[in-house]
Amino acid sequence: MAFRLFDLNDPQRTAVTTTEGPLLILAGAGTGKTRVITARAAYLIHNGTPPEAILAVTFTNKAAKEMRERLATMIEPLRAKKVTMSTFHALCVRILRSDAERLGYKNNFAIYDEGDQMGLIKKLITRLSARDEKLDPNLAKNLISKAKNDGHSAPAEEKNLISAVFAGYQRELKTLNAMDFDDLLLQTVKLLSEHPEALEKWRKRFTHLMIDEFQDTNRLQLELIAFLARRHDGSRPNICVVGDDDQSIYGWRGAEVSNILEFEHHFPNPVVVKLEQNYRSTTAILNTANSIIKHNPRRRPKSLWSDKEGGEKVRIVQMPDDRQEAQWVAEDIHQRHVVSCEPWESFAVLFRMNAQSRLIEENLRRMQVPYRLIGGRSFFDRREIRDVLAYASTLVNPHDDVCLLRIINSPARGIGEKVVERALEHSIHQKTSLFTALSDPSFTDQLTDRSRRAIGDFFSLIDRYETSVSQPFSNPATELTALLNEIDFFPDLHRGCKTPEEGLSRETNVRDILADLDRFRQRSSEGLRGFLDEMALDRDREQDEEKEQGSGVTLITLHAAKGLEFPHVYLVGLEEGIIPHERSRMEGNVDEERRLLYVGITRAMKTLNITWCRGRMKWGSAAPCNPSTFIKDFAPENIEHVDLFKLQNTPVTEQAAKASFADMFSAIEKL
DNA sequence: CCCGCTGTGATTTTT
DNA sequence: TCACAGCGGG
Repeated sequence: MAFRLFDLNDPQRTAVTTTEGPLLILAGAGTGKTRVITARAAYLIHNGTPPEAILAVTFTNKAAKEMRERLATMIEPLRAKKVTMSTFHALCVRILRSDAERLGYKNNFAIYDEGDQMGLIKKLITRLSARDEKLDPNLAKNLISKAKNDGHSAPAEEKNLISAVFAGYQRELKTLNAMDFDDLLLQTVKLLSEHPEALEKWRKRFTHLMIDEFQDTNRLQLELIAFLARRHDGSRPNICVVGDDDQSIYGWRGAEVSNILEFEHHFPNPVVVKLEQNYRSTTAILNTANSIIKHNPRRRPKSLWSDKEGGEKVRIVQMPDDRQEAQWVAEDIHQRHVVSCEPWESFAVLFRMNAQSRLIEENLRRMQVPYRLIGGRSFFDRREIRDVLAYASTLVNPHDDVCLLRIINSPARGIGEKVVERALEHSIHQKTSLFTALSDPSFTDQLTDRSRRAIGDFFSLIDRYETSVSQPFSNPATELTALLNEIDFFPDLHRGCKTPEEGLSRETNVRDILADLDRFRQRSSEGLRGFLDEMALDRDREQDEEKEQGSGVTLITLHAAKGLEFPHVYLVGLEEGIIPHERSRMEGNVDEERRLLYVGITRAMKTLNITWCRGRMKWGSAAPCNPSTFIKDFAPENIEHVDLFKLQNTPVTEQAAKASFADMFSAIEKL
C-alpha cells in the first residue's frame, strides 16, 4: 500500500474505505478529521478514481492548503495536485469564471469584498432615504446577506427603505459586472439550476465529493453540493461530509446546523461513522468540554474520550479587572516558558472579541514576549492597499465604478468632485458605467477644457496599461509598478502621512503586495484577474519569515481558533455578556455560545486556564461584571477555582519552592 | 482642494 | 477609548 491504513483506528478506517454512496462522518474535536479526509482521497486515488474527479471543499483557505500539503506527502505530488481542494467561494469563482456569461455577467466580473459592499450600500442609503429616514449600513448589509443566503436574489417588493436598498444594490452590482461573496454562491446555484448544460459539465467532472466542516454550511452551500452530487443516472451520490454539530458556530452567518442534523433527509441511507477518540487533550480538559456541551439540546449523541489520563486540572481564575487579567496571563505564560522551557508557540490566548486583544498585546509586549495576532484589522483594509488593488482592478475591468471612483482623483489629477458627480448622474441616466459616461462626448462637451484634458490624460494612462497588462507574457507586477511611478504614487503616499515612519510602512505594504503579485505570476497562469481573486478570497497572508522561525504566542478569537490546537490555552473574559455574548442572549442563540466555548476548550492539549473579571473597562469607564453562567456547568472534579488575590498572597511552601528551583536549575543546565 | 479639529457614536464572530 | 465623519478654515 502506498499509504498506511493501519495507522488509523477502526472508525477512521471505515470512514476512509467507504467510497461509494453518501457518508456522514461525525468527527468530534481532535479526532483526526483532516487525516481521515486526506487518507480517504489517497485511498480513492489508489483504488482507481482519477484525482481530477475528486472535489474536497473546505471553509478556509488555510484548511484547503493544509489538506493539499498533507495529500502531497501521501501520494505522488503530481497526482495530488490534480485533486480539487478549495473553499466554497473559490470553487464558485472557478465555475463562474468559465460560465458566468450564461447569467448575463461578463466572466471578468469583479469580486466585491466587505469594504466595497459597504461603500455601495452607503451610497444607496443616502440616495434612497427620505429626509428623516435612517438605516444602519451594517444592519442593511447583514440583512441583504441573510436574504441572499436564503436564496433570494431580490426583495419580493420594494415597499420600505431596506428592500429598496436591496433591490438597488443587486441592480447596481449587476450593471457593474460585480459579485459580492454571497453572489458567488447564489449565482453559481442559479447557474446550475437554470443551465443544465453547465450543470452536466461540472457534474461529470466531479464524481467524488468531500465536504469539510459540514455543520457550517448554509442553505445555498447545501444546494450547491446537492446539485453537484446528484447523479444523472439516478445512482447514489458519492458524497462524504465531515463535521461536528457541537462545533457549529456560524449560525449568525446563515449556517444551518440542520444540514448535518438532518443529513439523512438530504442524502438518504448514508453510512454514518462516529469518530470519538480524541488524540489531542487530557481527560481533565476533555471532560470539562463534555460537561459544557451536554447542556445543549438537539445534538447528535456522542461522547469524546481520550487515553491521556489525568493531567493538570483546568484552572478557573477570578480577576479583579481586565488589566490584571491581561497582566496575569502574560506573566503566567512567561513563567511557564522560563520554568518548563515551553516554546512561545505552545501558547495561545483565546477571546470572544478582537477588542479584547489589546490589553493582552500590551502586556506581552511589556514582558518582551513575542506574539502574533490572528485576524484583527486586515492588511487589506489599509488605504494604500485598497488603492493599489483598485488600480489593478481598473486595468482588468474599468467599468467597475467603485474601483474607478477610488482612484480617479487619487493622486489628485484635476478631476474634481463636481465633475465626478455629474459624470455619475450622466451614467445613471444613460445606464452605462462611469467609465463609459466619462468618455461620452455628449458629457465631456459640457466640461471645461481643463477637466476634459485631465480626463483624457487619465484615460490614455489606463488604456496604455490595460493594453500592456493584457499582453500574453506581460508581467503585471512590473506594469503596475511602472503605472504607480508614472502617477507619482509613492511621493503622494508619503505626503499624506504624519510621520516618515508611517510613510515608510505604507510604502512597504505596497511593495509587499507588488512582490506578492510577482510571486503569483510565477506560480499561476491566471494573470492579474486571478491575483485579484486570490486577494479577495484569501485574506490572511502569512509573512514568510515569521512562518519559518518561531512566531510567538498566538492571540486569536474563538471563531478563528476552530481547527487549531495548542499545548497551553488561556481563555479570557468568561463573563456574562461576553461569553455568552449579550447579543446572542437577546437573539436566543445561547446554545451557539456554548458551542463556542466548547470549541475554545477543546483547543487545549495540556493545560487550560480560564479567566473572568469582576470589572472591566467599557467605553472608557469601569463596569462591574458577573461570571458567565457557563461556569457553573463545569464538572467540578476536573477544575480548580483560583482567586487571583489569594494566589498572590498565599505563602510559598518550602516544598513548592524547592520544586520550582529544581525546575529552574534543570532548565538552566539544558542550555 | 486639503488638512485638522471636534464631536459623536460604537464594539461579535468572517468566507 | 478610539475611530471616523463632517465641517470649517487656510
